[in-house]
Amino acid sequence: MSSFPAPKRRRATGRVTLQDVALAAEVSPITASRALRGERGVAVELVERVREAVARLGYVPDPAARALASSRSNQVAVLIPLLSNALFVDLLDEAQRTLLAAGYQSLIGITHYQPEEEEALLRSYLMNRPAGLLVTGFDRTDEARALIQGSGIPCVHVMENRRDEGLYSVGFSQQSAGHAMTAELRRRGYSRIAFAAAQLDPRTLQRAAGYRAAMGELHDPALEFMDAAPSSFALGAELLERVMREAPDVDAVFFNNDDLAQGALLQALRRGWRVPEQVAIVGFNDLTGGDQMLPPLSTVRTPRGEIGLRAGEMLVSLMRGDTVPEPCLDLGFELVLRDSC
Amino acid sequence: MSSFPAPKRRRATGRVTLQDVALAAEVSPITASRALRGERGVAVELVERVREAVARLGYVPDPAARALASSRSNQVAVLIPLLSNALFVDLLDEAQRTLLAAGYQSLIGITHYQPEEEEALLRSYLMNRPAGLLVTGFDRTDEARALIQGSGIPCVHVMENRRDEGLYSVGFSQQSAGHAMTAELRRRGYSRIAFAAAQLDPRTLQRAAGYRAAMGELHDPALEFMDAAPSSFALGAELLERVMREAPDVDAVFFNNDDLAQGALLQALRRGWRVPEQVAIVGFNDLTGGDQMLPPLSTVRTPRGEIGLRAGEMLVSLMRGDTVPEPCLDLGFELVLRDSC
DNA sequence: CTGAAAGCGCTTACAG
DNA sequence: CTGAAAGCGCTTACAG
Repeated sequence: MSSFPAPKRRRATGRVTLQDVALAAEVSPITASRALRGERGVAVELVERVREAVARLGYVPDPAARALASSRSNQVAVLIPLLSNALFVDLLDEAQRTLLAAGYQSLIGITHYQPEEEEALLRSYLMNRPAGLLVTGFDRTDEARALIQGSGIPCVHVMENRRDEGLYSVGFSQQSAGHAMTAELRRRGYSRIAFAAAQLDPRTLQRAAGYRAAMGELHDPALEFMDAAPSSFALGAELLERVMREAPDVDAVFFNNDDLAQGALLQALRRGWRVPEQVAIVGFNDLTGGDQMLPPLSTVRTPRGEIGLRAGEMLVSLMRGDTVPEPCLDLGFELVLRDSC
Repeated sequence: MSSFPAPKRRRATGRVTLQDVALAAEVSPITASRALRGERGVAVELVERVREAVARLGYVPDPAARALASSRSNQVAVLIPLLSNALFVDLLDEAQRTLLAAGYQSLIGITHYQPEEEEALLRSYLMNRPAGLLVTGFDRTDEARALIQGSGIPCVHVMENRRDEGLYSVGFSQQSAGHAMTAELRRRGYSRIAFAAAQLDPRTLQRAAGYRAAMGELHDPALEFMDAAPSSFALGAELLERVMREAPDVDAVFFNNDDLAQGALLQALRRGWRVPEQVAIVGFNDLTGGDQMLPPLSTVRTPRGEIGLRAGEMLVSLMRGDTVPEPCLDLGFELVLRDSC
């Protein structure tokens, strides 16, 4: 009956291959391939026969063979600084969920905020010819930039926005967020407002710039407390201690991340410093637990989950070759004013 | 103008291939392949020539071709429940670092504590013919177990131990840990000790079993407060509230995770309940921040970082075909007694 | 210790 | 709309 020749020889691996499926469905392997990938232009009846054969034989496509033949894998490299900041966990969770639903696997790389590590990861992951790239921010080595550019692989930047030709990003203005919270403090009558930050990554510095702009004529460089160590409760406590010692007339402290602010709140409790009467304390990101503090922490809610989701969607569009209506997506932020200011 | 000899045939892709390297090094492709993979039995001089050619041409091996030809990739599937529990972040960080150093990439899958999700991820990742598997605990669907078994791929289980034939694990006894902390509380004179837990995953239940055993004749089922919701500061506060309302004579509460305990500590502060005089509070895992609480939290330190590291090493041995001296590695735990009990 | 041949399982590019 | 041919870039298995 069949017009297709029997397979030359049984595969050594015993694996069910596309050829087996084609044989069973009585179509050519290439038709089976097309039907499988949902390429349109295949007769519905044939698609149906292929589907049935796949199910009957328990066929599972081989990503390696696919990647080799098409020179493109179903994997997406996702590069983020850290997992110990809940911010990136939320981002990653949503991004991975979205990509998975579209049939892509994520290759997660943790850069530890080191441009060299990011470049090394990029080099390693690019070997896999990923279908797409998701990277954090715009600050990286020239080599890394060239690697991305030269790969021709769709790339979406998260957390920040940049309106440059050919660049895709989903984020919000870190500077505006820093500005907005500072302005709110000023509106509430605080004038000696310190800025306390850890990590000192690019986005932290952008928030600092927003703080400075909002402080305007009130800006006092002595009120900036920057520490390159990673943020934590303990560092927040220490930073508040430093602020109170070195600038006792401070009436508010804007912490660059919620864990810092939460740690500071605990330190204030320990020291008997009344918040916000004696010193107001605000944070950034609205991480879990802030509402449980004494007093509940005022902070800036950042849309990291949605950033992950929308960035995932944007990347999927790009990988499919669709055009993206808005390549520079600003998702905004929101002031969450509880009782600590 | 180029002074480089033209290859026999130009690849359509323009990619530098192993064949180009072989040509440049004046060896056969298979010798180049062997030299590259460090297979011994290749003349040192040839290895040197290949090395040089690789460097000069900027050759990068293609993982897809490698995977297809050898039916094994350089990727390891790592399946963990959550990233929002710092526990797993620490574990993952170390595991990934160790695997990367040995040349393996991680395919991270988040199961959200759902056996069905784990099974689906396993199915998806197994398509890639990973070189190894790292999974959390031993509780999974029969199908997932069969999938692992049938794949013939080396698999290391983390967080728990099981001394079964052919099973590899790196962890500690959750039950002993639950027992030890409870026993310590009893030693300190507490007798109405509540056990408050969230998530209710297998390891939580093992800790509960340890608690029960240590309570012995003092065990009162009414003192177990179990909530299947994920753990958080807020839930910890709520659980303490429930304990104090439903069992006002309780003198200590053993929380199943530190975020729960930290949240409870904040709630006690809010309510004016003195810790540990009125009620002692202890946690589990020694997550960051516990030492910053008021009072500093007593807890059980679990070696999750080292678990990740050692599990990674064990898996690398297995993937290389080496035998593993101790297939069931118990890394223990440590009581950290601060001031909350 | 080294190599020629064959093949891994799929898709691209070209026909019809 | 469907297919025959060729090839993706590497390694396995077999010789010598």
